[in-house]
Amino acid sequence: MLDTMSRENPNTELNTKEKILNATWELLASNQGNGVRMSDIAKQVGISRQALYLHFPTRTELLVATTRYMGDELNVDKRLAPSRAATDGLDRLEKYIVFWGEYVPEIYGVAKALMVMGATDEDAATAWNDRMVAMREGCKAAVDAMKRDGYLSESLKLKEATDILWTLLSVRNWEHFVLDCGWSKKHYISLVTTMAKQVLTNK
Amino acid sequence: MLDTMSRENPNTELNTKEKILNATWELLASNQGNGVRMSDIAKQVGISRQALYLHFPTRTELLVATTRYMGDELNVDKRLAPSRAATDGLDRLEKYIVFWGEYVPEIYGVAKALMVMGATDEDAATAWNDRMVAMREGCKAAVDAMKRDGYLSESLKLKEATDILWTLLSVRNWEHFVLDCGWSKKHYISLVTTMAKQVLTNK
DNA sequence: AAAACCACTTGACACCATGTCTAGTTGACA
DNA sequence: TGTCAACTAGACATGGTGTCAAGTGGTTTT
Repeated sequence: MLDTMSRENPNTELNTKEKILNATWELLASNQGNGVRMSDIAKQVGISRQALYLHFPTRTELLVATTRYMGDELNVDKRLAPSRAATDGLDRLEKYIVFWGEYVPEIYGVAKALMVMGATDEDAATAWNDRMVAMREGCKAAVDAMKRDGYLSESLKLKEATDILWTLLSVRNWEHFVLDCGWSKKHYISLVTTMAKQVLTNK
Repeated sequence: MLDTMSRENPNTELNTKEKILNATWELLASNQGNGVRMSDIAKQVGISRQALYLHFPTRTELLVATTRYMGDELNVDKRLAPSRAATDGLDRLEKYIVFWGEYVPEIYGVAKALMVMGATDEDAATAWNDRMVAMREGCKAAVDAMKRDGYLSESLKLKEATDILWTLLSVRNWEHFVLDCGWSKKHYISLVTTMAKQVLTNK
């Protein structure tokens, strides 16, 4: 559909690059980010392993590109609009958590692969870090809005409050609640919202 | 000193096995669990890499053995005694969090290595899981005590409350607060205690 | 004193995934 | 026809784990 990036070879019915990104996404999603090798992706696309390296020089760069691709495809900005448009601080928080609860399951496989990669690969760690810093901005914006509207607990500094929300919403926590504890998406959103309010607001 | 396990060769001034466990612990602690290879450990002990495999058949088993060893050396049971002895539910919770806040920094390197290993190695994942299930017991005990004494929020089921405390105290969260957010040990204990109380109790 | 045993060494090697290199094929376009 | 881009095929390097075979040196057993 819309094609913001990489229009280097418009003739092939669907860009090989996009085929690769889709295959990577699908495989990582269905395997929860574990045990997907370059050769698996190549097989899925129907090209040779070497052709992969023609498009993406390293596994890390492929994962990073897939992350960006997901961001475009999933219309993150559009989905963040309700939270951003909220006039009330508490409303903004709630809508941000709803967004996040809907979003994480869709990106989890790729995110997980990038996290795992980050344990050994410096570039992957940096890329993952960037995403987390970006997501922290959303937390900070919600916290700022709450402060502005007088919701924020007086015993919390802005940084502390942001740290707390950022951690509460971390992908690791999502993993823990949803995968380890077996919470449903609904349950996750509902309980995390409650917790965030309890921890960040007065009484 | 006290030698509960493995008295197979009491003649050598200090058991090679123990030397290995100590070296593993030290190296992982000083590297935060990253980039420590079998050959690094062998070098640290002053034996050949192969000799390591004479004592521990796989890296995973070495990590698991080191985890057990730390448990013995750090006197976990003794350190848990205050929490277990607490007669009041809220007191029990607080003391458990203090224990945890003191304990995690000491085991973090090895724990992290086991977590990372768990991403690719099934046995490591299982071993790590076992530890986390054990630690969940502590959370459950605190939650039960709170329920008994009427502290627990009525809107939370026992499982939910345990899930929440378990997640709040996860090593990943400790990592996030202390390493990523830069909280001190004191700060961690204090804020996590506050959060736990806010989330688990009525009002 | 010889034999057996033990903890260890040395060095070679298999495995597996990533990433590199070279040479060749195929189809489109000029 | 020639060139270029996208791709294939297969060999190879690297790095870390784990295996295997043949020792060595010191202690214990007989």
